[in-house]
Amino acid sequence: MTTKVRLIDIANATGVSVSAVSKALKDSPELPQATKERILAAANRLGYHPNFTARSLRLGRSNLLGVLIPDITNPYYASILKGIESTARVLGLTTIITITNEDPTIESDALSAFLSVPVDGILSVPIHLNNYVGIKIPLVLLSRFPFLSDFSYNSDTIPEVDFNYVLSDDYKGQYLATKHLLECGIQDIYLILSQACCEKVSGMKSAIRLSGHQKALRDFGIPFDPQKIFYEATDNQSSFDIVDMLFQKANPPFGLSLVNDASCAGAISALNKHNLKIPEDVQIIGYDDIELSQFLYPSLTTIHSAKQSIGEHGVSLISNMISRDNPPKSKVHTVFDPYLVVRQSTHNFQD
Amino acid sequence: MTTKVRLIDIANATGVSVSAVSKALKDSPELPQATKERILAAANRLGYHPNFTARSLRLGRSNLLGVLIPDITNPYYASILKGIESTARVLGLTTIITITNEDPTIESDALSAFLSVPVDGILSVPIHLNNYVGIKIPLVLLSRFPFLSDFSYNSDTIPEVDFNYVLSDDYKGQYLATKHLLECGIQDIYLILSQACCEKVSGMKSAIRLSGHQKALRDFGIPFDPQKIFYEATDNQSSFDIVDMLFQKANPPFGLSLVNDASCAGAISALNKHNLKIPEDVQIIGYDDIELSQFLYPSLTTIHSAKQSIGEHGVSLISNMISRDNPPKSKVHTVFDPYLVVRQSTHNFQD
DNA sequence: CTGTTAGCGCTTTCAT
DNA sequence: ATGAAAGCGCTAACAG
Repeated sequence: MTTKVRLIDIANATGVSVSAVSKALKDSPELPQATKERILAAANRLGYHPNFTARSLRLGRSNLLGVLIPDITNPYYASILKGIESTARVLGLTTIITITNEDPTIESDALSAFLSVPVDGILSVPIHLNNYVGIKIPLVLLSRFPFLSDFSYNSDTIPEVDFNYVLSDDYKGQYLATKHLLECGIQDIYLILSQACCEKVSGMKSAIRLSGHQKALRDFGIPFDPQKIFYEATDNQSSFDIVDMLFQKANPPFGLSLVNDASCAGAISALNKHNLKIPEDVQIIGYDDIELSQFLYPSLTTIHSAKQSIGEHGVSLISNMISRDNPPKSKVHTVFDPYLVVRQSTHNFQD
Repeated sequence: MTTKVRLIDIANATGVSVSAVSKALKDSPELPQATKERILAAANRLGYHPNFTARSLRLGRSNLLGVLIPDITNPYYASILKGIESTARVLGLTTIITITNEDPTIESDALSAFLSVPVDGILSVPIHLNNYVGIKIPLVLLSRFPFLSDFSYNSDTIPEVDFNYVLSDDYKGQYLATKHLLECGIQDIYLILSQACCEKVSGMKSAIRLSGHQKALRDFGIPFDPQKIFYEATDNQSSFDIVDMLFQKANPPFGLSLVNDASCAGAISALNKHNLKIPEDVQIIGYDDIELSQFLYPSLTTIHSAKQSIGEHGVSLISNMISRDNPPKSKVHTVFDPYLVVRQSTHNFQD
């Protein structure tokens, strides 16, 4: 009773063969109902748990999904993970999650471990695209890819390889953000982006955001000033520090566009420290639209970006790739459209 | 090249046997150095990845850790998970994570799946303790258990079974919170707890918090009024709603003690809506001390509770249990002490 | 209908 | 020093 129960134990207890037990457990029509019930009862009585490891080895399919997420404490990624998890569970897939902490070495090691399990597919918010070149099993990248809706991106850090990806259009999103500030009458706009180096996908993402920003400025005939772009860590302390410092060089009214909502509380806190009023003195817009944003004070204007849907869609996609024997020739690219959500942190005083 | 590389493939390519390859890969002293190098080189060249599934089946050990977390979007649990993940990686353990969403059915299914893999151990922030009775593999409960430092808890919903657990002392934490408000001169204190029913461990946790609250009131000779206790969902919208409603029955100054920091922004937002000043009209104290709390406006007084350490310690503990052949007879109980962090949302105006 | 058996990839004992 | 072979628990093809 203390040791593991196997098919053979049930077989012995019932006086049938292992294959009969195997068939009974999957309710095969080959067995008469009575026998099946007798076997099931014994299995239950003995406390049988099927051994997935053995089954995987035999079937060459593990139902395991490798998941790579950079940072779980950021609600944006937490939501993506939530979408992955819930959809995977419904589809009968189990997730093996590694938090990469934006470290390409951890990413590389984890990918290697995934191939060793082996998992049936990999879902990843990538760091270095090069780590993914040559991976032969179903793979879907989430949230990050050098994709621009309206723009051609040239860089030799992007491998000449195509990937499946699910993401939202950051170029468009940042365009909407900057455009909104401009429409509110703000021309002096500071943009705080992620500090990741350009070899990382998150660095490319910053480049994409920057492009959207510049496009909006161009559309409004406002000159671009590189001095007004900052590349920072994306936590509250960092955005507090940068805004605290910015206070010395920027004159109200000005605008602040932040890389994500998760770091906006820090910026707001710094503005409060200097008694700058929002939105009268400083207009601020976030990015992502996390749950917190509407409860900040003032509530935060932001760009709504798909989160949970990215995870859900990614799992569906990879699940299809796993089930179908002949993988589709061309890669699948899914792009969600972001949209503007106006709250109290911005205002058009010209109205 | 497109198909999986196995030991036999390396053996064929090198002209040795599979056992030689196996030994070479683990750098066994049985083989001469030259042979080992030749084999390793071939393995590398062919792009070999060891198959953990086969190894697990053979060794009866998977290096897999089953992890159950109720809600990843709450920074408190995200931090615990981060601690688990980072420590597990260092110890060479892989984590299989299921998000239970506070649903005992998901919890039960996931536990069953863990036993089926089989994982080497289970780490869980539990929902129904009964789901864990009879589990024979190493198990450590995190963050939740009917534990009270200074109090004997009687309930028939707690199984007569002992578990390993790592948590922080909620009784003491809530005692500190309520005591702090009382010391700030506030006697009219509203306590917002989790709405989980008492069969769930989170419900018991509410009972524990309540006990700590009552103890503090007793110590200060303040009568306990059950009308001032609310059991709510622990998101910002819920705490917004409850505080919005509370406005009609409470007269400033009063105090607000919330179940966690993650839901405090909602409460603060509701107070702002009614133009109640913090801390002049309402003093508010959170729980957990998440990163956000110091950046809220006003910055949030709270109870600092172990988070990442709980995860880290839990993994160390279970890792020891897994490695050592003879499991310790008695269960291990680790309790972290919470402490008060005073910020701007509370103030002693009597000073 | 029922049972026997090969074999998934790996480790390890035991011959040679 | 080297390799053959058993077997982890399961599934499926096949024989009876």
